[in-house]
Amino acid sequence: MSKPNATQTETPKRKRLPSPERRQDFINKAIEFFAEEGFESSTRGLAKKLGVTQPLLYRYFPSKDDLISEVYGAVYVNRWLPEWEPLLRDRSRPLTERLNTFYNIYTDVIFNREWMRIYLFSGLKGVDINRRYMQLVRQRILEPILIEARAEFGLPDEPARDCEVEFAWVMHGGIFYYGVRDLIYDSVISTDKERVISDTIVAFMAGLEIKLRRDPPSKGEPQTV
Amino acid sequence: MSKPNATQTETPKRKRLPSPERRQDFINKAIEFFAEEGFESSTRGLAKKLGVTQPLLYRYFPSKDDLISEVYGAVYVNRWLPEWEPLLRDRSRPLTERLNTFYNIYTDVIFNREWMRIYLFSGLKGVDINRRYMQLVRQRILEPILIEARAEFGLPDEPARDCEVEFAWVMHGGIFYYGVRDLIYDSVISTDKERVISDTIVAFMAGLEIKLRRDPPSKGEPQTV
DNA sequence: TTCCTTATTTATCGAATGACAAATTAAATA
DNA sequence: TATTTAATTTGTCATTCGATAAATAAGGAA
Repeated sequence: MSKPNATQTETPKRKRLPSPERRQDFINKAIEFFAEEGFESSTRGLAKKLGVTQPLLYRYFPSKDDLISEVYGAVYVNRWLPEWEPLLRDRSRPLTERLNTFYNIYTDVIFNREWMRIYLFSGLKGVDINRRYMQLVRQRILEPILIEARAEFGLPDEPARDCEVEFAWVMHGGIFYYGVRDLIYDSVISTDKERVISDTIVAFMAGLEIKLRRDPPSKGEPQTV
Repeated sequence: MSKPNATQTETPKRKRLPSPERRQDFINKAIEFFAEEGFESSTRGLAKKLGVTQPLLYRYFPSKDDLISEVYGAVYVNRWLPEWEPLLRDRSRPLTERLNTFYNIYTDVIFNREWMRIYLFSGLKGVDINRRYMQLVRQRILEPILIEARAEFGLPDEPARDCEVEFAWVMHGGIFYYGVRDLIYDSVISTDKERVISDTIVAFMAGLEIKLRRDPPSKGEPQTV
């Protein structure tokens, strides 16, 4: 498809592509490019990677920031899988088993250099899509886990309390940071991801049971911030 | 020529400072500046923050990169406190107590916006001072903790195994990520740092004891990578 | 073929960047 | 005071940046 004519005068200087596919190609390559070089890198560098000239980008995106927004959407929104939450809530399996399954498939998605670097870059920029992503993690992952834990431990059904959410965040963040060390810092020694996840969940469940039984939910009293 | 004299006498147009102090002032402000704006930000922006002109920076630092290197040193190297390791190794106190003390004073140092952002920015740039810092964490914090844990649990003294170091890294990273959420993402709900640390350490110690007793150290057999 | 649409390139603008040389001037020294 | 030293500014250069306008050409339609 790329090299059509084997005649002496080939090397078509311009290969025209219909709009939608080219646009998607631009976005995909932009993810790679900005993930590696950072969002401050030049549109000329991206165009070079794409094999087109820089002004062509402005045919498809009104500005650099608009292109970057598309990158965010493609990374954050499109890679969130809706089956994660029901998996965590499936009470036909022990919670520890569900947690292991979930964190293995979840990290299959986010443990790649592109995703991690885009996440860290955009976090430092302070774009609000990061904040929304973290709310998603809290509402669709961590709070369900805490609800399920209460059921698992035979405790009354109550909404998760703030300090329990923080406790779950530390577990989640520990796993996340394992990916950062592996993919950003190249400083991971044991690349047995399944083992690391399993050990982490053992400790989390043990610590959570201690915590939930030690701090009994206060009956009608509203939780303090 | 620009400033009309408000008072008849003063408003010295140029206040000259001796070299060493001014240099240190430049570095300190550069930490603030680059932490907030990123290392791609302009030396003119930094000069404006300093209240001097941009070429003056080149009187004190040969290039922008040299200035950035000084920033790294001032943040990473100078803020590492040598008393941390002996504190962790002080067997006159229970390990759990030592861990709580350590992580409270350690996070007193690194849980500030400057430190965190410089760390994340430089990590994404891939400068090797990050890798060296993580080796320091491993050798001076995590491996000592694992040695101490073996003693605490009455297990034979052995060097830490890779997957145990990873387990400690997950705990450490979970606490670190709590700081990231607090200071970078503004997404922390319970700002009771002491409580978060305490809960984390309870789970870590419980999980570690299970792990160490379940996977007995292989006698003479060398550990596999 | 000829025409027409539009994908793509060429050329360019104005602003911002890191860096350097030379001119200023504050403050120490004699 | 006069002289010297060096801290600081002014002026500038060569690149690079995001962005726009105009010119070019590929490919479908007539």
